[in-house]
Amino acid sequence: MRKREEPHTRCSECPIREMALFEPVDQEQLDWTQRARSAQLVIPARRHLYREGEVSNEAYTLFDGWVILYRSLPNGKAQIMRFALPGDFLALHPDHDGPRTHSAQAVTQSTVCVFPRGELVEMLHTHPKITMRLNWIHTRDMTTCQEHLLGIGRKSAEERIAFLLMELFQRMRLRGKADGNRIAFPITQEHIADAVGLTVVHTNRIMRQLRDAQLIDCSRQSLTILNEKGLAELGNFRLDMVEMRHLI
Amino acid sequence: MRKREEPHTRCSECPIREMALFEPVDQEQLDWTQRARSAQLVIPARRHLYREGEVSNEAYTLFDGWVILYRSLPNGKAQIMRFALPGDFLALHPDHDGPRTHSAQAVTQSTVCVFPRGELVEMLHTHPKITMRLNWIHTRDMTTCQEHLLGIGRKSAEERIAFLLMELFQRMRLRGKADGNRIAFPITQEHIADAVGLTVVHTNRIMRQLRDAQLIDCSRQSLTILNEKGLAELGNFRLDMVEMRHLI
DNA sequence: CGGGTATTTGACGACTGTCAACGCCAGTGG
DNA sequence: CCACTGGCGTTGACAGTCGTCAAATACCCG
Repeated sequence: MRKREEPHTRCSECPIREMALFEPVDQEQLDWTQRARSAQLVIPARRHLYREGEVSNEAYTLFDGWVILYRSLPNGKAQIMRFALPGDFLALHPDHDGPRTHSAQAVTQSTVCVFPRGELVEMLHTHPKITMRLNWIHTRDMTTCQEHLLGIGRKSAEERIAFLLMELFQRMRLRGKADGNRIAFPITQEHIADAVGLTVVHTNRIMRQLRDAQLIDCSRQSLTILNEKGLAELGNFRLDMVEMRHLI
Repeated sequence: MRKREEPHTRCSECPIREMALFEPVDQEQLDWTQRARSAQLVIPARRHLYREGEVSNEAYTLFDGWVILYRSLPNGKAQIMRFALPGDFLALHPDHDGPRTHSAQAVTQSTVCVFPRGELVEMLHTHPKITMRLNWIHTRDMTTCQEHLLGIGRKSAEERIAFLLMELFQRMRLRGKADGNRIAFPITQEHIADAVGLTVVHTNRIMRQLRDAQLIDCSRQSLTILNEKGLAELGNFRLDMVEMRHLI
């Protein structure tokens, strides 16, 4: 899994964009956030942002692109923990200075904003609202991880994939990055397989089933949900809880 | 899964024991912690502490007993997210006032300390060290959950069960609750199956293999690790990382 | 001792993995 | 322009892990 890579580009003086992720927060916090930012990084596709075992004190906000967070076993098998989408935080562990417990690799070219960990700690002491926000994010991430666990442990291949596709679609939609029922879809079937705990071959067969059942259309780097209700039911995806779950 | 239950007993004036969980913290924080505690609860075996979907503002510290945290699917299948052991926190989400995302059920009779959520929030604002501690706990829980995910997604039945048994043994040992290479082991094979994402029948077969291979001896509510190194290797359990991972 | 729960086993089937090959497509270089 | 190449998607045949069904045995507690 995962092949060639190229070096990043660091550009400390990139224009600063809006931090949708810290919403809702007040202006004071937004200002703080922008001051704490030290640099933006542009990462080419396939490049690792960091790897399991490395020691680093940087946390990130993903501005643009898709990044996978994964862990791997000595035998080479890998499990994707999460697909990070624009607006997501990476390595947000203000008090953890041990080695990274997972790897982060860009799927597409990606732009991240770098936060020195020390400033995050500083923030916890001086900005209680951001502290609450961080806790909220941790709580949501934990819930999402547990939902993922439930899926891999107790759902069939079909259900897991249907759920994942719905999840990615809804998350993109909440970010305003859906074009009707279609989203850009830069990941490969191997990524999907690594996320749901199946092999590429079997993943391919299930994808075909979903296509044959007129639930999705997945080709040319884009995913179209042809039957949202059907796909949601198949994957046990609670459409009524989208807002609260993936609220940015 | 999960059968008969009995009501809890609330005893607000139980003697207060030491809060090992908040270590290392200074005395001021320990005092605060003890003041914030509102009551202790004794929960009979099989009783639920709370259920998925319920709304509540209580968080807990488990003093004694084993509690399972799980989620279930409409079809009745359940996935255990975590075995809570003495000293663990439950429902530690200071900023989350929505419905619970998982259920908590006592395996053995258990004693918990109850914290009103409002006091937790208060604490975040006034005790930065405890805030850091909470973040540390979240980080550790997240890492553990991801490790669990990796196991269920990418390990064989044998590896998953070996890993789980090692994990439970080491966690008990760190709590000083191991008698040499033996621990009290109140869970059933159904619990193990629900934790590793297998059926009871298949779990039983794997347990037999482990026994036949002289790796463990599991009977009469106790688990003995006969070959620690062998079991760890089989489950890809990093013996050298026990301390940092499950540090209380 | 009796009833309910937990553990075990066997037989069988299905879901998922493995191995291997082929097609498709885009980028590359002659 | 076209062959060439590597990455990805797709299929078929087959094996094996794991699930299902069913039943017997063992265990615990009143």
